[in-house]
Amino acid sequence: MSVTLDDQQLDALFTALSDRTRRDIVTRLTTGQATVKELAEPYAMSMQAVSQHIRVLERAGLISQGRHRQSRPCRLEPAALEAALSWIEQSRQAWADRLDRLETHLAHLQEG
Amino acid sequence: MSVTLDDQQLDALFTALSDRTRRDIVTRLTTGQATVKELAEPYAMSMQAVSQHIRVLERAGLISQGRHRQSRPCRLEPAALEAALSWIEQSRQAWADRLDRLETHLAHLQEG
DNA sequence: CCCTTATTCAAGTTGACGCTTTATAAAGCT
DNA sequence: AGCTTTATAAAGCGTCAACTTGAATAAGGG
Repeated sequence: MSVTLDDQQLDALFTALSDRTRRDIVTRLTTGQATVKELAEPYAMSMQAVSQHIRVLERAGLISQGRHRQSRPCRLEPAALEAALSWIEQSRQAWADRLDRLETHLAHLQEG
Repeated sequence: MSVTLDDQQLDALFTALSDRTRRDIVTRLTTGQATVKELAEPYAMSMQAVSQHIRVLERAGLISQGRHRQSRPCRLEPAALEAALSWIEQSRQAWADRLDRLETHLAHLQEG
């Protein structure tokens, strides 16, 4: 079940999520496919710039692009989101486990 | 319950997680406090470099530093991890919701 | 075949990032 | 007081990231 990625993939993943425009695009794509042109419309920047953001998201595995007539519709690939989730969850779990052990340890001290 | 951050905070958070050394440091800190010197030991880079990484993690709210004698022990602040989790969860949820709606829609078409 | 539409490629600028080295600060040791 | 340990500050360097503009590609429409 656990989606394990290597360091480079995690680099790409968190780098992709570290930009507001790219997070916006991910959010937009949770509601379905969209072309580059459609994705670019809300922004002041050029379509080329958005195309570059799309490339970053693609490298991270967060989205993929198809072909339909002249357009290249983008769609979300939620597996990468799961992977990011998985990494963070692991850290959170390790932290929680440590607190549990600490508590147990302290309880033992109290008893003894 | 949901930890909501603004765009700048999310930028800082995901930027902090986008570097292998910093993710290592986070992982290390799930097992308890550590000084800058201790954190720097496993790496080939200078302690100054690690100190800079720590600053990035601190800006993102992922860790905080105390004072004890000459050292400044770092500890994890898991709330920021929760916030990152929260953002990703939201996207995943939106995606899942959309798929549910699609399925429902298709089922209706089949029936009708 | 031109013309438009959708998109990418390529090159250049600006600014941020990851690191180094040198210097400085603050606390403890002798 | 001087020396050591732990850490940050500041300046500099090379690389990468986020844009821009201009040119190229690919598919369709008149």
